[in-house]
Amino acid sequence: MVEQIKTGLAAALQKAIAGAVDKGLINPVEVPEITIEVPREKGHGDFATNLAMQLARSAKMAPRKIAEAVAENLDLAGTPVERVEIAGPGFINFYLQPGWVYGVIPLIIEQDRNYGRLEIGEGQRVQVEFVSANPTGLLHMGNARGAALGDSLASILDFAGYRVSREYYINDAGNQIENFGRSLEVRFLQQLGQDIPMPEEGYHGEDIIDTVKGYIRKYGTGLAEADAVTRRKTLAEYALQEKLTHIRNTLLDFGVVYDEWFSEQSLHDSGAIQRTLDELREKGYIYEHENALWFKATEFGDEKDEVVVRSNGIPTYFAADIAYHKNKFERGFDKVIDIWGADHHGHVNRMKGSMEALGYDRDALQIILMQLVRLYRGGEIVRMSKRTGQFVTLEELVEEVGRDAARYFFVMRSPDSHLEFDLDLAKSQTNDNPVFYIQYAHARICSILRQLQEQGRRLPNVSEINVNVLTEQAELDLLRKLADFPTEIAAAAELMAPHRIARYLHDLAGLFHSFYNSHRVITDDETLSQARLVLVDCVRIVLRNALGLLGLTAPEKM
RNA sequence: GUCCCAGUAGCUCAGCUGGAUAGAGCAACGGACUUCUAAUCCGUAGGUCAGGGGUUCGAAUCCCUUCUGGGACGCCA
Repeated sequence: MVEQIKTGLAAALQKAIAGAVDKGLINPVEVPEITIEVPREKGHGDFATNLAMQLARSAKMAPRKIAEAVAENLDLAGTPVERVEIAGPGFINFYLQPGWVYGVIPLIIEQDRNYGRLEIGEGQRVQVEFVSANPTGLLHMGNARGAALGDSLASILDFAGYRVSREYYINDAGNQIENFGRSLEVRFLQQLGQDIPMPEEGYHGEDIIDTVKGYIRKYGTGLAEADAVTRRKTLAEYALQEKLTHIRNTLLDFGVVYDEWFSEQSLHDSGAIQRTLDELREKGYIYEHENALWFKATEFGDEKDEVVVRSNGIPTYFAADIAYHKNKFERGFDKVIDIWGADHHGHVNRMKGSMEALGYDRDALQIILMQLVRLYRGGEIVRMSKRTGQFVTLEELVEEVGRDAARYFFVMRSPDSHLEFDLDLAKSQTNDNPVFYIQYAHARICSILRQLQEQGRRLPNVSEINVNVLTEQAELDLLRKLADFPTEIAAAAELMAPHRIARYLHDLAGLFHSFYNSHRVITDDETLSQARLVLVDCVRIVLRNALGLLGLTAPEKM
């Protein structure tokens, strides 16, 4: 609805400019894209445009003069505009008929779960790859933030009209798997009483001791007789399966479901890596130096070139990653989004450069970098997990604060900011806790609707109510916020910024609580009650839709 | 040394593809429950947008520079 009004105003302005130019009121100019914004100050109208200031330079006229000429030629028939004012340096402010926001009520009731759904994605295919943690261990806070962020972003993009696929890249090849195998072998032999030290670079986590014990329970100790290569390979494959299953379940408990689990090893097995390297070589972006093969990343704006095949003949992680991302585009995705920890930022330019080298649009690959997460408890920073001695795991976090709180806290901040995660706050059931604050708003509305049922009454149909009785400021503010929801979805999708939805939810909940405290919904005034019942039902719908996008529940009782 | 991110109220953070008087939550202080859930609300106070320079009608936002914090710079991933 808001977007429609904006489009209408922009079109009217466009015509007005042309009209003013024809009449000689304005010097002919190139008209820039007309942006209609919502003024921060209510006193500046419902919508405004800075058009006149933008035109001032090319028209060589004072902005206010331009604004006046444009305003005089505005034909606003068919728009809800009541009056137009020129203010400040040359803003054109639009004041709408009071009650224009009532139109959002039937819209929300009718569209219900689809209110806020957009088509700006135009059905383009987008892939969001996130978490992709090494399957050699447990999920830590960085992975957790990535999970919440990636899943929410995927949901938002889907809601905005993209066809979205969630993917997990399994790093099941290369050095780390060799290393993993060696570590498992050591633990295995230790179980048999052999006194072998764990290699310096090995996996020291205690979880793999359990893994090895589990293996022995199932398959016995026959591997002790096997050759080292077989032993390591067998243990690594066994452990990988176990770890992956575990990761999958942990993420499932966190509300994350993937469309695809993509194996790095499959790129080696299928020859995709070799083919990709051949293609780069044919295009002249590969050269040999000190027995290794290098990719000319510097030709694509990076600081230095990068090794793709080591002097021992084994391709690097980067080589696999190029083949992987090429594979993504070959699968037909129009846009590919990766979510990485900020410690990988050095990898961004060469990754995008490699796609450019292969003939893809480097900007079709978008990489979101997340800064670190720091856990706090009792004002003290928490570094270690009590159980594993490693970093606190996602499972432990969910166990402690619950899934909803965890997910909200991870997406409430911009990925760019270091996240201070206050465990005490996330657990607290008070107004300090934004998750409860928001969910409580939803529960309160459900409570009102329950109350209604207990009285043997029902929620009125939209066609039965008179929306014009909703004249309180708190009501109009709520309606305006509800009308803004689709715009907010568009912004969150375009800017890839789920934290905007978190913020929107908090704002909407705040407006509702404020309304709730000053006005009763169910009163003796039947007409007013009916209108307010439908209003709060609209709030319920939007809260529930937005909560859903962040993977949070919308409780009916608290 | 080079590069990336951040620096906004006491604290945690929005706002950053330039717009009008810089916002929110928490903490502080003062109020509101015989009510559809007080897990709530209302009010007060709180600012050199790290410092300096520039670009222009207009800068928290863009450019340059200095400082502070975090991170990356491997034939690891």
